[in-house]
Amino acid sequence: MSNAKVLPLLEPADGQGVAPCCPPLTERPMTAEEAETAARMFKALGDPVRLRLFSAVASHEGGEACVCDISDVGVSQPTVSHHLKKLKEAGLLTSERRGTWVYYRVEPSVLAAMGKLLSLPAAA
Amino acid sequence: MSNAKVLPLLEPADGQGVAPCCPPLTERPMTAEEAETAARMFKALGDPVRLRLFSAVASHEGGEACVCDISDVGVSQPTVSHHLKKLKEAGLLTSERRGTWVYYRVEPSVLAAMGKLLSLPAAA
DNA sequence: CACCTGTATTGATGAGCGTCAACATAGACA
DNA sequence: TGTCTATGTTGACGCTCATCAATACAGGTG
Repeated sequence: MSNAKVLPLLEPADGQGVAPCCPPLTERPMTAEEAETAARMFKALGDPVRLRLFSAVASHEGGEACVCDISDVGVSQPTVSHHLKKLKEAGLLTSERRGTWVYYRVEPSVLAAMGKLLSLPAAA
Repeated sequence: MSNAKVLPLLEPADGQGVAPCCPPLTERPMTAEEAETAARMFKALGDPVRLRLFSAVASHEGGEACVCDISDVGVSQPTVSHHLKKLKEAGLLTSERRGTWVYYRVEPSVLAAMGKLLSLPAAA
């Protein structure tokens, strides 16, 4: 799989950063394109199993975890693999193989962008 | 419809407030129950049309909007109604009929709870 | 090389979802 | 009462998704 189209919520910025795709939900009505982009990410977290996998990776020490560390979520191994792939395609996780094991880690800037999306207009 | 089971992400607190259902995603792995609860809300925002409707209400002046103000999202009227119902069931919106029109408003504490869910551990 | 463990892919199945046309309901007004 | 507008509900259709068993692939060890 190529590296393109993997971070829908973020757009690559110049050099070393990423910029959020969308303004806060409360700032103005989202356009169709913005909604399409942001919804992809909410959708990825809209499954209990995926949410648990994501939380397990995000809360694991070092911000990364081996599949074997987090696959105890009550579904079969292929299903775990399927969900991790979805999270990866949504731009929420990245993966890297190190020897026998595959490690997943969260994209911290994505978390920040999601937080901004839900931020309130100063004093609500 | 009764008033129960309408705010999955929040639990009614004593008297006048609500308390978030879950700790930040990054604090510790979510339990199955927590994930079930939080995923319901992410799922509700995981559709582009619903996200636009929600954003339209959230960004509308006074934090509320008549259906007629926000139903220009490219789908039929029954579909708009269907999505607003889903957002209501997810606890993200409340509705009130005033004469001919029905007004939807955001549950501000829910937005805050979602923001907390995605908050980073201080300095990430 | 063969064998074992960890992870990904394939293919199939059943459930759920988004959408619409048609119809129903609620309130305002004459 | 009847009629008009705004919104909700019903029923159906096609599509997507979550899940699993079976299989394939990758890397380590012997």
